[in-house]
Parts: sequence; structure tokens; C-alpha cells
Amino acid sequence: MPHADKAQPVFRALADPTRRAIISMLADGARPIADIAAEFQMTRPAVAKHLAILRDGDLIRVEPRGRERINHLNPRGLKTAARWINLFDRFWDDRLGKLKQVVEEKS
Amino acid sequence: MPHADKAQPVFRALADPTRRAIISMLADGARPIADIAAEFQMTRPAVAKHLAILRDGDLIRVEPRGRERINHLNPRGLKTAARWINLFDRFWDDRLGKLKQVVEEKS
DNA sequence: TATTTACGAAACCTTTTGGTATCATGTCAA
DNA sequence: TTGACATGATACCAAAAGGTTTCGTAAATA
Repeated sequence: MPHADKAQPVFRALADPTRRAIISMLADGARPIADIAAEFQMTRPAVAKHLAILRDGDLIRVEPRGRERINHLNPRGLKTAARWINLFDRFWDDRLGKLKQVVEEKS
Repeated sequence: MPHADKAQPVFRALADPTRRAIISMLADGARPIADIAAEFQMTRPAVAKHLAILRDGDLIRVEPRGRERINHLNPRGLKTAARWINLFDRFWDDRLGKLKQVVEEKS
């Protein structure tokens, strides 16, 4: 392999709907695990695993606070994904019309 | 529940490094399957599966052309992912982020 | 001190994912 | 028409993902 894929842990983290919901949730304020788990129909260990994956993608940061661990949203992780996607910005403008034309001509 | 997650098939498609590589590849020009498969160390059926998932996420479009099927990058799919991520744009601004922190500390 | 609370960690299970090999079908070319 | 080519479709497999239950431990509290 030429180089490790830096975006991989981020996109992996974003692939699960529960994890994206957690991201949205944390955007409204940092919260401890049990508090997050209460919002879902799954056990706390399951949510803890999702948080570990989000941490691996650098999408959240943990702040230990007494016996609690507060989970904060980390914007930089999302920015990594945004940067990758934005590599294709040029297609959203000049090529959109042309692709549509090509596809439709053949059908 | 409230609404199906429209972004799910897109983020699922983006989660695999091979599929992201295919997207980059198609950004440089539409290509038939065998042509794409030649670039990877895996069999054609494996690549065909990846293409099916990309199609499911509306990230590519197929144009049948004789006995070939040309795969085109579809910008709209990527835009779906970009829109979701950009919901969190406000966090990318350091000043806003710090302000948010301060406000939360008061509560 | 004894107990509850908030969490991590391990073992385990089922489903999904990413890959393979193989075969069937439509299209081009000799 | 015969044969090669490009692809789709199916069956199968190992590993990863997503979930559970159970247990261990540090911090707050009665």
C-alpha cells in the first residue's frame, strides 16, 4: 500500500446511523455516556462501543470529570471528511449538466 | 420512525477505501467495470459488488454501451453527504466553538 | 465504612461485509 | 455461425460489525 488512508477511521465512524445520531446529539452539548445511551434502544456497552469508534475517527473527545466521562464533539474529525468530499466540488458545478445529458441521451 | 435516513446508503458506500478509490478514479473519467477492476488486487465480481453499493448510494450512474457498461461519477450522491456534514459547519469556527464552551460552563 | 453510581473490559452470539470461484447471458467480430 | 469478450448472478466462506450479558473497579454518597 502506498500510504495509509487517513480518512478511513472517519468514514468508518460516519457509516453507522447510530453514530451519526450521536454526533448530532453532541452538537447540542457534551454529555456523559449513560446520558447518551438513554436516548437509544440499546444497552450502554453498545453505545460505549460506538463512542470508541467515534473517538478512533477523532470525531469526539473525552473529558474525564470525576467518575463521569464527558463526550465532546470534535469538529476537526468532521473536517477531515469534508475535505475529502470537497475534492469533488468541481463536479457539482460544471459537470453536473453534462453528465445528465450523456445519461439521458442513451436512454 | 420520523423519516428514513436518506444519507445512510451514501455514508455506507463511502465507508470502504476501495469504493472511495473508485470514486477518485471515476472523477478522472467514466470507465467500464473490467477497466476499473484492473486497477485493484481483487477479482472483477468483488469490484462489481462495490459498484453496486456505490450505485445504491447514488454515487455513480451506469450507461450501457454495447456490451460494456460505463460507470460515471454522480456528483449528487456526494452532495448528499456534504450537506449532512455541513450541518456542523458552525463548529469549525474556533471562536464560535469557544463561545459555546463558555456558555455551557455557565449552565 | 458500606453502598450506590458511572464506567471499562471481556466473552459470546448473530448478521453483515468483502472477498472468492463458477456459471449464464448478451454482444461483437471473424 | 462460431467463438471470444464484457458483464450479471449465484453460492459459498472468513472476518468484521453490532449487539448482548456479565463482571471488575474507581468515585461519590448515605
